[in-house]
Amino acid sequence: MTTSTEENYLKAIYHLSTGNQNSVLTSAIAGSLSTSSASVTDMIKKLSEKNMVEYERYHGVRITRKGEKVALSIIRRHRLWEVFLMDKLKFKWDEVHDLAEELEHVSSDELTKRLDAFLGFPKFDPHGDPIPDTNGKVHSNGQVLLSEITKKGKYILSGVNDHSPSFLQYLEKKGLIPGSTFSIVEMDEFDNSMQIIFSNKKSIFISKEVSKNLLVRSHE
Amino acid sequence: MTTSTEENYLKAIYHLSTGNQNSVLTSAIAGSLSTSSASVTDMIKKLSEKNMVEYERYHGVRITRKGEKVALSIIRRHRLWEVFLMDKLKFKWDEVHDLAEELEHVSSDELTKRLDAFLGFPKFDPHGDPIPDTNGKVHSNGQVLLSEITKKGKYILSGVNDHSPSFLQYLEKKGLIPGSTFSIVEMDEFDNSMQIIFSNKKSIFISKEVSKNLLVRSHE
DNA sequence: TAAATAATTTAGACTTGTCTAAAAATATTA
DNA sequence: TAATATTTTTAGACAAGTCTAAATTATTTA
Ligand SMILES: [Mn+2]
Ligand SMILES: [Mn+2]
Ligand SMILES: [Mn+2]
Ligand SMILES: [Mn+2]
Repeated sequence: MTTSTEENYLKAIYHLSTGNQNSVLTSAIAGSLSTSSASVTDMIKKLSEKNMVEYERYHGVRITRKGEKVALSIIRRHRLWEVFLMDKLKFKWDEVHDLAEELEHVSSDELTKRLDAFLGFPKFDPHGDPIPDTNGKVHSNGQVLLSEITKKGKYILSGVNDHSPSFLQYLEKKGLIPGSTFSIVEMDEFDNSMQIIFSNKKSIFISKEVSKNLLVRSHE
Repeated sequence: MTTSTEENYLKAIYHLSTGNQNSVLTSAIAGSLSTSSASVTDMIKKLSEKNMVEYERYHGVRITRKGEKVALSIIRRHRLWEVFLMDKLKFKWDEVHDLAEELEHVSSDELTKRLDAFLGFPKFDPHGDPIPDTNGKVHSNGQVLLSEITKKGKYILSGVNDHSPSFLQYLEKKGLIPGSTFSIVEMDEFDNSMQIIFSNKKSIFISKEVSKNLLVRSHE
């Protein structure tokens, strides 16, 4: 059995693990969960005891396959609830995250299974993030950070890395929601900003701050 | 703010309060929550501090209007989730209670409001219990315990007082689900058992043990 | 490579909710 | 009404999760 606190730690460690091979540092976990490093150390010991992470003191943790499976099942629930809240209850995409943070801890595989079916087996959440399948497999869909793109061309916004309401509201105001297509017109070498243009000819500037939180796929 | 533990205590006290004017005894709360009397005393002090109950030591508690409002809002959520689980996710009526016990603590009035609308503003839950409205008003629908009935006649099963899966499965096997109509054929003075007959001529015996957990309304 | 700085862990304390066993109050019964 | 039985409360302890401040360990920098 895992408590919801343990689940939140595992989720944070999992998210901090993806993309880099290194072990996750205490301070990174503390920052991500807005808690003290001392608390993180305590919890890490507990998770290590349960073989959810491999812990080497003073050198951070690595999530184990066992811990990863727990994390992925929570992430699966989180994203399914986000789809429910948006598709069925008509919440906006910047309102669903906090509620899903609570709902994800309702522990029933049967509930998750039926919710999945009720929603029509969605593959992505409202922010464009892939929903892990029952076996914990994530269908990475070839999306890359907009800030990593080096050549101009047509792209489609497939997801975001910052889920905060303020960022999502900012994007919506600019016309950027998952599924939006645009072309890169100009890329500035100096400050890494770029200018993009939508199919309706409207054009906007995007700073590095923003583009490093946008996931895109090549379009056409 | 109330913790989910506090909410569970308030719900238990509210349920033990309805129907009798007396104060609720520590042992009754302990029994209902499967906890020790010592724990109940501790929590009662805390709830009293928050003006959720009036506490006179050694003489039990009375729930205040403030505490009652909290209890009713949790009961409202519980019953709405039960409707969701049964109507939308196709759970059976004996499977929804435990899940609703968890979901009811997800704290968002906006979520409750939208869930209510999504479900089409239901007035009763799958067990026939009335769903309190936003203001905490319960529409008592003239239902009485079958065990209290004194005259034969046609009745409709409107609800149950025992929500345990085993009891609900027993009822279903006998053909008794909310909405079932039947006539009382025979009432035994000695052991308070009764014989009822359905419209399809099938007839069954009901013991006092069972009838005191069945809520009925007069039919026609 | 030794001192200074930064990160991490330990020590000790606090809160919430729980328990068992003992003490106190209430209720029962003879 | 006085002894007995029952219920309730208190006392003291524990687990989970958190914190601040002090002690360690690791990393930088000179
Ligand atoms: Mn989210
Ligand atoms: Mn999401
Ligand atoms: Mn229920
Ligand atoms: Mn119910």
